[in-house]
Amino acid sequence: MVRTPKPISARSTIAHVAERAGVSTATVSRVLNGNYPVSKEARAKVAQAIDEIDFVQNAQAKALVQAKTGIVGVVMADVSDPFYSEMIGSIQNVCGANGKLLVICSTQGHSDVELSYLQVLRSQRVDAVIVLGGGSDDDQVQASLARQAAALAREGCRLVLCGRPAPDAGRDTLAVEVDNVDAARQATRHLMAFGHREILFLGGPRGSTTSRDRLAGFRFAFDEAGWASEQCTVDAGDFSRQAGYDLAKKHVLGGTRFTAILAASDFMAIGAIRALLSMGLRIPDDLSLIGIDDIPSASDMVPRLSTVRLPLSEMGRLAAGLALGLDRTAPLRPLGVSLVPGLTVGPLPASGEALIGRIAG
Amino acid sequence: MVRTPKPISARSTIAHVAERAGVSTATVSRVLNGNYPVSKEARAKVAQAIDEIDFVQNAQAKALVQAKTGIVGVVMADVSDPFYSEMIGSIQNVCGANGKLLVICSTQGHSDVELSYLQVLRSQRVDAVIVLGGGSDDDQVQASLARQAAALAREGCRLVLCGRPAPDAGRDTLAVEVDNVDAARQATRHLMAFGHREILFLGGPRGSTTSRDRLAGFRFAFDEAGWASEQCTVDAGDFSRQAGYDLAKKHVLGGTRFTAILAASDFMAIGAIRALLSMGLRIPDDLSLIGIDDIPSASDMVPRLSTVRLPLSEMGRLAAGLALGLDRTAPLRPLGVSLVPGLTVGPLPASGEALIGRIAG
DNA sequence: ACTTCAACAGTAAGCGCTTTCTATCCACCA
DNA sequence: TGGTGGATAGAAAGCGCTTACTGTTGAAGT
Repeated sequence: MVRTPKPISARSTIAHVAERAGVSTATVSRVLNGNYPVSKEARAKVAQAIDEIDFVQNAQAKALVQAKTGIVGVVMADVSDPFYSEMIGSIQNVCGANGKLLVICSTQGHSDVELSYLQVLRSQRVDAVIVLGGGSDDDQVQASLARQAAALAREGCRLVLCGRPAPDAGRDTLAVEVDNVDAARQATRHLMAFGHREILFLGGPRGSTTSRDRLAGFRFAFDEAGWASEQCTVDAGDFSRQAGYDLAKKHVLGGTRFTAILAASDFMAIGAIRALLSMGLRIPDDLSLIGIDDIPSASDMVPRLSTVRLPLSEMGRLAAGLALGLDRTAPLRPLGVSLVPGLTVGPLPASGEALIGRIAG
Repeated sequence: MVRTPKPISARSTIAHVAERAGVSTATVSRVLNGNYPVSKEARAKVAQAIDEIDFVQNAQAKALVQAKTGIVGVVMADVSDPFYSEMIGSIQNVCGANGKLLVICSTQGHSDVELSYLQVLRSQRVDAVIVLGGGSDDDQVQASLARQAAALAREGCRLVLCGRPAPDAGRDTLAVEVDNVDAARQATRHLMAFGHREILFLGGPRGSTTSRDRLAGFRFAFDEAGWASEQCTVDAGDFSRQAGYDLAKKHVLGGTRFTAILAASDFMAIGAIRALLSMGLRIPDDLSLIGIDDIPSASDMVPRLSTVRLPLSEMGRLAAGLALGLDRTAPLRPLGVSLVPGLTVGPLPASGEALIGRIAG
């Protein structure tokens, strides 16, 4: 068999630069990195050679010997969801300003995919990994996660959790937490302040820490008020518009008793609004509604969506700061949230029958 | 000086695996890649060793010898803008399904940053680069871009433009174009169909191809109608909510004559709506308004925002397909757009004085 | 019994870059 | 003038992995 002659690489290397500049590769490397004295003349010759052959360093080779890549990995459910993209936006800002590259991994909420992406990022030798959003509640998944976290730590890669509680065991992991319990609690209290007591809770996917905490906050508010939350209907979706739409429709048509809805995400609230309006219901005259997150769309809504604001950008910024080692210590306590009143919550309708009446009409 | 003893690497290598399994590194590599026959026993021993020491391949080293990384770079203005995140979402889906990693780079619309990211991605030896959204109109920038494109092509990296016209010269570049001219034209015609002739055009940033094309479409619609577009006021912002808000306020208060607004992006339209409502104007009774893009928020608006739909997800999907080499040829012509009527466009107000009257009131 | 060949396994040569070690070369000091 | 040391350069050893090449075997073919 005729051996194919080794093709001349289309990419130039420091060896090419060195030859052209009449110096050694070591010198080229030194010019490139500026971490060792090089004479003015050599520097100039190298610079010219680089320019002439349009040389660009091979980041892989460099990473191989330096054992760091300048890449940060971000794992989340869905890039196109504003809940995440807000955080990613601020992470990108921090990373960009520090010359780090961002690789993003969407899991669509599957924790097995999350785990496998962690492994991929490990293989990429990223300098840090940021995991965004709630995680699985499942013990087995948590254990696998802890194992990956330990491996990451052992290999010198920082792991930062953002919007998810830090695992109890092991300080391998930094976390930027947000008070999901209080978010739902505040939302519930806001509804209660308007007299609502029969509240339909549209929760997030079962088995997620975020869903769990928000439901807990809802129940907590009832406990505080000395009322039983059991009289309220609780259902679960997946944080999406569609889920909000479907669930709202289902419960209105199904005759569930409620005067207000607490949606576990603004997206669900927005979906619910559309469903309610399509059935001829008025907000907040017939039904009150509040969401959680305060994504940008919430303030675009007319009337403005009542919701509870999570500091998404700040969470991203803090997480990135920890990931890059700019900040050393994670916030001691979960980040606070704040009620954003809006105009979708109002007093109880004059007559309890108003709701049914309108739908029938 | 005492020499620090070489630290035992925290990371295991195939050499460790090989030793533990009692085989050569070549065999380990073969088991890992499955591209060469290996006996069942060897395979089993290697698998066990990998498991025992929790070995994960070094992607950098692999990339160095194989000269490909399995990474796709995406360059765009802003990840958190739904116009982009919609596309990124579908790109991520395609890439994820094909085992590619995505590196994202936000330029904030600065073409010099765009250029420098292209260089960074070149150094990362990404397999492909996708550039999202409009580009600079400037000849010099275009030339630099063409140079980078040529370099990328020479180095075996595919460049795909998405939402931006392909450069005339050189077939180094694949492009998924979208008909921005027609988008603005359709929007304008829709307004005209309701009797509007004095239209305020709120454009995107000057010097961007998208802005240019959308303005061209606006003027084209007037030409088609045999009317002079010169009587209309044209202003420029940056596609953001804030710009829409500010410009709308400015022109209403400034007494600009118009009965409808064509916003060059849905975000600007949404910002304008807020401004108009805050001034007590009713939409579409007092003023009609239409956007372009049909981002998800557009359909959340109540009343639903009239707009022109760009197939964002499809654009992303096509671009990713081209980038990964799944598809060979780019679409011959720009992707079509379609009017989404909505409820923010209505007939001319009964009296031309209505507008002024209400503001004064 | 003697090739012939497929199936495996190991050796070792890099991939492109950084970095230690080892020179050189001078300017400068005693 | 011999000695010192700072400023520069270059040679070469890897970083961890893939992949020709070069063997070994043992079964099948003649």
